[in-house]
Amino acid sequence: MATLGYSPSALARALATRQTHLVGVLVGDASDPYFAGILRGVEDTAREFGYLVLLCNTDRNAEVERRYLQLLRDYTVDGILFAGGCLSDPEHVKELRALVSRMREQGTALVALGRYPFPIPTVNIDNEAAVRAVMAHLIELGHRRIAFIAGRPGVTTSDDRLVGYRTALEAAGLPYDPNLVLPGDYTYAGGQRAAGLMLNCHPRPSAVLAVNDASAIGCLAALKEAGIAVPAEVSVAGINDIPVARYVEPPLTTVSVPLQDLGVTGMRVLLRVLAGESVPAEHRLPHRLIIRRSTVVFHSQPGRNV
Amino acid sequence: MATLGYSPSALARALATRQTHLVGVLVGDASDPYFAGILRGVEDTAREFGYLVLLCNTDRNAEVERRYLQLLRDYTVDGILFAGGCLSDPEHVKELRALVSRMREQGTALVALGRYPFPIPTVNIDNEAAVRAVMAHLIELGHRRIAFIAGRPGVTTSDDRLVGYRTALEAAGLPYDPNLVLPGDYTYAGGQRAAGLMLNCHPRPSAVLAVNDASAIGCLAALKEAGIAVPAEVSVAGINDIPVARYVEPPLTTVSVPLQDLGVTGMRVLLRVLAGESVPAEHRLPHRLIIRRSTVVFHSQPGRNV
DNA sequence: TTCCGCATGGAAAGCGCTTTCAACAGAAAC
DNA sequence: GTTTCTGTTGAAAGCGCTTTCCATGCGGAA
Repeated sequence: MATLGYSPSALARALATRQTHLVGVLVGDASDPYFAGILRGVEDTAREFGYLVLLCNTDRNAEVERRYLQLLRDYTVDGILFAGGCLSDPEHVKELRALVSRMREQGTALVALGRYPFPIPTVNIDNEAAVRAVMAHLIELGHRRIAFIAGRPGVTTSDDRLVGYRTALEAAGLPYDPNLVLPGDYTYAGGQRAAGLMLNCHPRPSAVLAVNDASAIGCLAALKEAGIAVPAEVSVAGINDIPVARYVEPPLTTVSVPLQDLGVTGMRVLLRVLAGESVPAEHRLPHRLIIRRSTVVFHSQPGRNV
Repeated sequence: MATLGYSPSALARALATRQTHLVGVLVGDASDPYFAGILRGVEDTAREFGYLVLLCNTDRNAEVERRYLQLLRDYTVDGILFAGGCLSDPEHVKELRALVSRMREQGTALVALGRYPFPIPTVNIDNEAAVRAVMAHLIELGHRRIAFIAGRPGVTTSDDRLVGYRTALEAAGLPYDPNLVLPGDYTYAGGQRAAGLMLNCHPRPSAVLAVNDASAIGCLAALKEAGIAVPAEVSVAGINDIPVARYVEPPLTTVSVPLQDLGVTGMRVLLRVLAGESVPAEHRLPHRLIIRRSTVVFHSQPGRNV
């Protein structure tokens, strides 16, 4: 019968056993190297344990997220991994809470990568500390006016990192200037635009930290385009250490975030709650400051900065 | 009952209707910007039409590919999209053929992105022509010794592009020197290693074309690391135009491949065969040469080359 | 009033598996 | 030879939906 090419229907089995061996992964955008890295980790361990992953790009859109959640519920997936920074919009959170609690009652395993407004197991890095680490580095180099390229407000990862930025400033006794936090959207192009905004700041910041590497890289390119030397005139740093970060010019100072490991651990935790084990409410993975050549000591440049 | 939070079982429905509304996507590596772009296109249109996508990373490993295929068959997915360059290993192709033909008989829709050794509908760009376009550009700039960073032999995309390289050489009356085709693996790190190999070539090539942008970017960084100016001393070009290509220094000359559109079209074709329509055996999408600053006219540099 | 047609509703069968339960056979103990 | 226990096998029920089919009812035409 094996020679005849029989293949058992996973569907029928799932219906009978109430186990689908499917897990849904909600990401902001799978083509973002950040999520792509996480996704690899998730998929690798899912495969290792015989699970199939359903890819759900939410584009950080509340409506899309809810629809996907409902769909995943219809398919009675065994578990769901929230890999995006969650949207903190109260209305959305409320609706989500209803859906999520229903799914949990139904036995679906839920795990979040990053802070989440529901009491579900979480695996995360310490975003605030990560930002403080780069900020400390920048400040130690003598920078006093440091811009911050933000992500979208209302996304937890972005918010946490912004808090880290403010805390670091405060800890160093530096003033917080709202004009120095530039809007971004996690993309290369967003970083590029933010750089344009930064050039309008007077006095011009001597350093800029971006909420993620993509923004930093876009910023890097825009600064050079504008004839500003990096790092000689402006230091640039990012966060995440996506693969390409070390290959741009100058190689990007950043904070290494174990993307793949985040995915692996997230999936492992999911598997454990599926097995009925009790898991700690929060897993914290280490980050590490990576100093490359995009940041150097501050030299005041008469006639340039004012 | 809607207020009660009833959700129909997609599984039971699938079992009864023999339609799962699931599609499997086989990619080499979802964290590679090339596949990530394609995947976005696939996922977007899948969602638009009410399909869920099962992500399968094969790592271009025949064994993994077969296992995934079998798994997708067990789940009786409605269709499968082969998004990786296929492995041309004869043994593997043979086994694949058996599996694939069984699935087709079973009614599964099959579509390939890129050349495929089975007669299934295909959507693709003209890889050979794409390579010839960059090569023509390089040759027009006066380059005569052009290295090629390859992908893995036995992967159709890589093979096709290598053929394009040879054809272009031939068309220009330039000799083909096997020493100038450097092994790579599509990654930044692979490009970096290839650059090291290139430095051992005598006379040193004045230009290098990489099978994909990631390789080109890794090569770029390694050359600069070695103190070689790009493009002044060596011109570098890639293929695919991944998002970061324009943000590296110097911005990368490359061939724009409509990654997202490849995914969208692939999924659309899949949907059409699912609907029972007859589709053309091959869809060809346009590519476009993008000249940026990583390639310039050849200047012989006495004492450097030779 | 009778008959036909069409619409509506409810019951039953079936999708392909797991699981439970009963029946049965064989082996061991008395 | 009978009883009990273990183990194996086969049948049946159930997972939650779709689909088919038949019965019922109604309106319009004869």
